[in-house]
Amino acid sequence: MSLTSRSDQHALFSQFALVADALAHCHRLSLLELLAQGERRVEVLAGFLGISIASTSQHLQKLKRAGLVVDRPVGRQRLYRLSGNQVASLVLALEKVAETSLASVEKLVGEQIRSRDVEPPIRAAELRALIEREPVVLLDVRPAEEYLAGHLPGALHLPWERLRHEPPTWPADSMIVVYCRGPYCFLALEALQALHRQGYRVRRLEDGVPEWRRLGFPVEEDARGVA
Amino acid sequence: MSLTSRSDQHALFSQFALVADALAHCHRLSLLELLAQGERRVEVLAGFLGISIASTSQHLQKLKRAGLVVDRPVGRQRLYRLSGNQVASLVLALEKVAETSLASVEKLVGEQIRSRDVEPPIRAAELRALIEREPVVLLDVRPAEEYLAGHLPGALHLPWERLRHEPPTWPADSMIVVYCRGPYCFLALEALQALHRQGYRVRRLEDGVPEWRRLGFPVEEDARGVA
DNA sequence: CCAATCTTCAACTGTTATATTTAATGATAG
DNA sequence: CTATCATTAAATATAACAGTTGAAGATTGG
Repeated sequence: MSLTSRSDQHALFSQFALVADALAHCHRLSLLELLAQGERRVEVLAGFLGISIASTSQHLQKLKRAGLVVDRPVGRQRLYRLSGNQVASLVLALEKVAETSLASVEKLVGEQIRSRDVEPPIRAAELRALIEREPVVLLDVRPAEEYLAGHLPGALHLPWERLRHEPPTWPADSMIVVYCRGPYCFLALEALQALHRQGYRVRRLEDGVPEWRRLGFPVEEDARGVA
Repeated sequence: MSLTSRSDQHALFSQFALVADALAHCHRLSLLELLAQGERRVEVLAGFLGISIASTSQHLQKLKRAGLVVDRPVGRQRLYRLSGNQVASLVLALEKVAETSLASVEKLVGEQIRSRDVEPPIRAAELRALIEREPVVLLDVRPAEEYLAGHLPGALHLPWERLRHEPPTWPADSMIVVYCRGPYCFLALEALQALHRQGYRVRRLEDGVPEWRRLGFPVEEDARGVA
């Protein structure tokens, strides 16, 4: 009986290891970050990652075998999405542990992210309070599909690709909060720096829509505010 | 600039993947479960896993490189421990996701664990409430070192190895709650079944001491109650 | 039904990794 | 200096990985 216990535990933990193994590749982590924003097709995901469609499909299937994503056929294409909200939380937990206990990550994050924030990023809860106190321009710089799949209430949509070429003209004293996919997405950082150079008062929201949702805050899914 | 962003993201996510990779082996998950109970020496850990000391040492170093464990020399031996409480939480989150989204895990857990619970296991918060209402015999069936490193307040220590050979003699109507390392540790299940066969009213606490601690509940670190 | 589109599969390359054991080496305490 | 405990090295065996290209499946629109 104690013998079966040991092998049972072995079998169980091997399954857990399978899930961890699915997380153990930078492209698959990128895929999960993208899918946390909403459903996407294989071809589009391949485009974001800059690798072949076949390779992307194989990564997706590894994630699927680990139960982290599910797919459904729509027309002649196939849409992938996270199998649940806990998946996005798991990835965030992984990244948080890496950041606090791996010096190399701490260094990378410091160099690439913290040094580019003109002031410390704002967290979801703080933002909710800030909105009550003063008018804030909320800026979503993700691609259109992700904005449409859900964005912060009242957020304007100005994807980084457009913002980059057509600088906005708001009243100079506007308070702007810009956000993208999450704490490790670089889109908001680019926008932040561009707007800062133009003299705007601008801060970055550290969290993305998935985390905002997880906290139980309201999300808008229509297209109001598209620039 | 957008080019550096992509390679920066790549570098960052590769580091995250390194942490996931450290989690991706059943022996290393077992090690983390053991270390979540407290500091341990390499030789002892090897004994629990049933593998060689050298192999155990190598697994520990992979965990160390990923920042999940730290070590300190004590005399001529070396004690390993988790690098922080978030590590145990991360492992639990991983296991939870696996359980809810992998059918094979769901099946294993159902067969090996849920079917052996005579009634649904109790959670930490419920147990706290239960203790207020009626007298409960709290039973810690982990090895002595783990009990000494921290146990539930007032818990008796009766390791499974002893319980197995010397059945206890309590008043027959005692309410007993037995616990071990966590939701996927088999020690408490063995004890549960043994006590149930002897006619006791007995339930299993699903959480272990690490989770109990995480919830901010008090933990006893002295040796009161050793049988 | 045919042709176009999107995805998966199969085959292949090249590279790299893994876990494990035994034995040697290091380090520390007594 | 010796006994103890841990790390490292060497070696083996096994296998896995990611990525590409090109063919095969599946589904829709005409």
